[in-house]
Amino acid sequence: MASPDGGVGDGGAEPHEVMDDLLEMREQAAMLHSMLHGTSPSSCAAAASTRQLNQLIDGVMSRLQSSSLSVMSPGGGGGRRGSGGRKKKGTKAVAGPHRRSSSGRRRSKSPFVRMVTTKELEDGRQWRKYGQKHIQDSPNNPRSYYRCTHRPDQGCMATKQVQTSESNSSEFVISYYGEHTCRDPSTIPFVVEAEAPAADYANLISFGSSGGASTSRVDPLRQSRHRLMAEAVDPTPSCSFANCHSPVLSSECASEAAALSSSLPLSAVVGSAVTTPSTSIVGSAPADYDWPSGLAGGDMAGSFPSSPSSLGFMTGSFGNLPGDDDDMFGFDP
DNA sequence: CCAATTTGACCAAC
DNA sequence: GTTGGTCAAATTGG
Repeated sequence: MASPDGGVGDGGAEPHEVMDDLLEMREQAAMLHSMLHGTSPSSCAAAASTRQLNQLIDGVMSRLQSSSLSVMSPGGGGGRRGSGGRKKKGTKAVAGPHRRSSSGRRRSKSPFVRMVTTKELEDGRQWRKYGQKHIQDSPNNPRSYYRCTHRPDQGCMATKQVQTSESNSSEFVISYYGEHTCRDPSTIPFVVEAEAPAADYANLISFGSSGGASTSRVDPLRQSRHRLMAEAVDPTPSCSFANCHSPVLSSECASEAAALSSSLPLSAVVGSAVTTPSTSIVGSAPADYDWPSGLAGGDMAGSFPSSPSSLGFMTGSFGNLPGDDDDMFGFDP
């Protein structure tokens, strides 16, 4: 059915510009890394480079906010439904003026969770399509709206929007909103292993002063698992992305995070590591996403919280959320 | 018959 | 007034 794929819309920055920005960010992050860890161990060097650090951080942050990322914001690409689906034979128009009492409202402000580009629509979750719209930015490519299949029975409020990628019609840009609160047996994650080698804890991304920015590439699921274990062991976890529920990151965390990003290949920052080899997280919140706590401004603390998703995995608390939306789901594949 | 999709309408936010 | 997210009747396939 589908839809017109292939339409290249207008809209944000050119893909190569995005790439340039990303590459530049990586270089700057690498510089940060070397400054923080590296090669110049002396304290005087560190003092002298404080300003450079700030400049680098500013540069990275401004790029994160730059219009380059707008190419990833919802509004580019086109929707397509892969799962076969039903067709209408003849559109028998309107059934009459059935007026709804009260609904049809705009986005319920479910928290934006992440945005990915993928060639596969299948993400391990069960979704039900509830709408499709032609979007201004890309009239040729409608946007499809999905919600969790378990919404009626379990009240799971997770939704996602799917469009085909503007730059690559064989890819989809999927924006996830809200968190899965459902417990579909097919998607329930494994249970935390009670006993794991303590050495594995080193894989936990943590920016605390105690452990430093020790990290290594770790599978997202393992990472979340380790985080659970770490929290169980240490009730007063130091600053880590996983624990930064508040969008406010200390500058310390932010700089550490920048250093972290440099220690990883670019693919770890914007690249592939989520569900399928073809899946990649390419962005964080859409430019227009209304971050809580009034951080939409331009300062570093305001923009950095989006970075956890940029690192390739959304972290958040598990299960024990009191039903509010300050959490991000960690179960998603 | 039931469940999932399609699609125009409705409505809130810009 | 326009845009985009959601609703729900109509439709279709299993």
